[in-house]
Amino acid sequence: MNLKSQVEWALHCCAILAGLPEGRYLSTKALAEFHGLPKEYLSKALQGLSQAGLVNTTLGPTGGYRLARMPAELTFLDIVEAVEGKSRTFICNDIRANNPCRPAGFCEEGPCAIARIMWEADEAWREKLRSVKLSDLVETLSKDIPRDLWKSSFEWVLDRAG
Amino acid sequence: MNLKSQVEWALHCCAILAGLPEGRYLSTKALAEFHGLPKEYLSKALQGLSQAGLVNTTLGPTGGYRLARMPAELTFLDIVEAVEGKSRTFICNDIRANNPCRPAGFCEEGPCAIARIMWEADEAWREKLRSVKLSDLVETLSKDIPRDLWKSSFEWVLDRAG
DNA sequence: GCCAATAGGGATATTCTATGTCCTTAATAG
DNA sequence: CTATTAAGGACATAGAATATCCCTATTGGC
Repeated sequence: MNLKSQVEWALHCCAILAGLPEGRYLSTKALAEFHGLPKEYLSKALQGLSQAGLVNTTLGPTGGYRLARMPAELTFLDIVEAVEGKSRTFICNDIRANNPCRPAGFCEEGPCAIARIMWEADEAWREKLRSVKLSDLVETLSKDIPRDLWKSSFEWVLDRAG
Repeated sequence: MNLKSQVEWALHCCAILAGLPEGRYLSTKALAEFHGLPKEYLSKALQGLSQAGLVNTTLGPTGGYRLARMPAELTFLDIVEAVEGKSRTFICNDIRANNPCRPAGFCEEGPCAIARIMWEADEAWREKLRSVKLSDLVETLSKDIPRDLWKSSFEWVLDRAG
């Protein structure tokens, strides 16, 4: 059970977009080059962000992506769900219905107890991701990344932002 | 990103095994029939439980599986990890290393900030599963399941337990 | 108006995992 | 001795993840 690598890509891309000056856009090409990713496939992840309304896009040269909200208004969960989907990790196939002792036509009400517990764990996972904002990530990165690298990366991005 | 259906199977099987009288065993065949599952494939899940030390097995007619510990000493996490594995859902491919601004040979220390956050969410998921015991499940099921069905299921299992 | 670059998205190929089946081996109860 | 079991290896199938390619409409700069 692994998350798509696109989730990782989307998070890194959002971190970059968070540093973009207001009103400017960064293209898939630039994001792919910066992260060493296949441009066409990364594009699918970015389309996911776009369809979820997390980013705005514009066409043409100088076109690309920018965040649709402030980094403090974007959670990890928003980004993860935009790419990975909102479905739960535990799928209940209701195998209790196969119990040979079950009276014919009998139907238990409500979801299986096992599913309820597994779904609570899924919700704990989501709740954790919901509690972390993109702005928190940027703050952490600004401490983690050496000042020189941070600065040169910012300039690299600005050079390519339309 | 879905858990294997084997996880669901293993949890249901453990719930049944929890009701088995001390010293008796229940076969794959009986567990598969009770849940309407393919016997050979369910066997793989049960082998996972066995390898993790959660159940004991014995061979021959009257052979099968029984819990290796009391239901209060078995957590959902134990069972889930025995079947699904212990790996995290988020795989960090360290794409920050592709940053074109990076000095040659430069190597950031420690895991990426994004990975750390995603791993915290994974840990929240595990922590929730760790907090639920098999005995909790049995207690819930005993309330959920109509008394008649509970009783007849128990007898069905006892008939087949070696 | 024209050209180049862009996002969007459909079609297709490839690889990997999950799912499921089949068969052999060793152990065990009756 | 026989029937039944768990363990596990080999193999087949289905579906998802991971790409790649191509076409379309839009847009900015000339």
